[in-house]
Amino acid sequence: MKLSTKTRYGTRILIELALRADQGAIQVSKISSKQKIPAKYLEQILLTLKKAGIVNSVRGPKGGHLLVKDPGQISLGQIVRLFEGQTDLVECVSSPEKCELAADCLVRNAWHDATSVLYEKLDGISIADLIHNNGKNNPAACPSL
Amino acid sequence: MKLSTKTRYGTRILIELALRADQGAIQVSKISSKQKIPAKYLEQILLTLKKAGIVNSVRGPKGGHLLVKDPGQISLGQIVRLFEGQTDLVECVSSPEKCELAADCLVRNAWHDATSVLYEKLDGISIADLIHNNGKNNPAACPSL
DNA sequence: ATTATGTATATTAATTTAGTATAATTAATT
DNA sequence: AATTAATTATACTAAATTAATATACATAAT
Repeated sequence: MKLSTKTRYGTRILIELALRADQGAIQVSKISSKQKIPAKYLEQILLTLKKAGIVNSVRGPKGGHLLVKDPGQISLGQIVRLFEGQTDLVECVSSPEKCELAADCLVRNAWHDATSVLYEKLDGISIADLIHNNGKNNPAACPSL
Repeated sequence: MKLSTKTRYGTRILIELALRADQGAIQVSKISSKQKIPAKYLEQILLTLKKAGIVNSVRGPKGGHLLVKDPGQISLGQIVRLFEGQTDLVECVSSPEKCELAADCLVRNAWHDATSVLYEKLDGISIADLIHNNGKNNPAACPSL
């Protein structure tokens, strides 16, 4: 039950782009060396981010990548949904036909609830939060404070 | 980011044993046919449950398996921790030495928080809850109601 | 033109997960 | 005591997934 490297790398790529938002297009080689992600693998991840409309790119020399969305509008939930093939903790939550026991399964609903709680949390954390809190807990998660 | 079959099967095995708690030792073949889990694979899972002190077994003819713990004292959190090799959403949460960037990683803490929220939810759901609510949402999750 | 960049897809390698097989142990029954 | 129905333990194999690399192409600045 762990996140794929694509999800983790993808998040770090977005953080890197957000931190350099004032530096114009950032090249693959820059992100690669700074975040220790194999260049060619990084390109695949950037492609996914581009198709999702989160980053944009400029070709040719002096080209590179930049954020399209505001870092405050990019949540961890979005990123995880984008890169994790299966979004739910168990397949039967979204595709009950995959398990012949789904109809009278006593635990299916609980897995669904746990999945919901997880994504509610992830949806509440943005790239901007990560940067501004410098890795500390997200205050937005404690609205009563 | 999905749960392994061991976790899912393990949970269903415990539900099956809880439902038959009054029937003495339940044999592998019974659980296997009822829950559609390959017998030999099921044995491995039962072994893990036994070593964790959750089930007990009786050998020889008329042997089988039974719950040691009360279904109300077995949580989904325990089961997931038992079967998922890696308990955290990302390795670096519990083993920062596995990632050279961990020290100044801006997202590590967020993954940790999300992991916590997930397990808090899972820890609050017991096998007894699953059985008594017949697969419906766990009321204990809504203490204000 | 040349060159530094991104795009797209195919391929390979590594890892993990899922399942099967084999041999041993135990205890009830006859 | 022998037989049999059960669990135990570990080794092995196969399938699937994930991670990474490779190759060929497209674009635009100089």
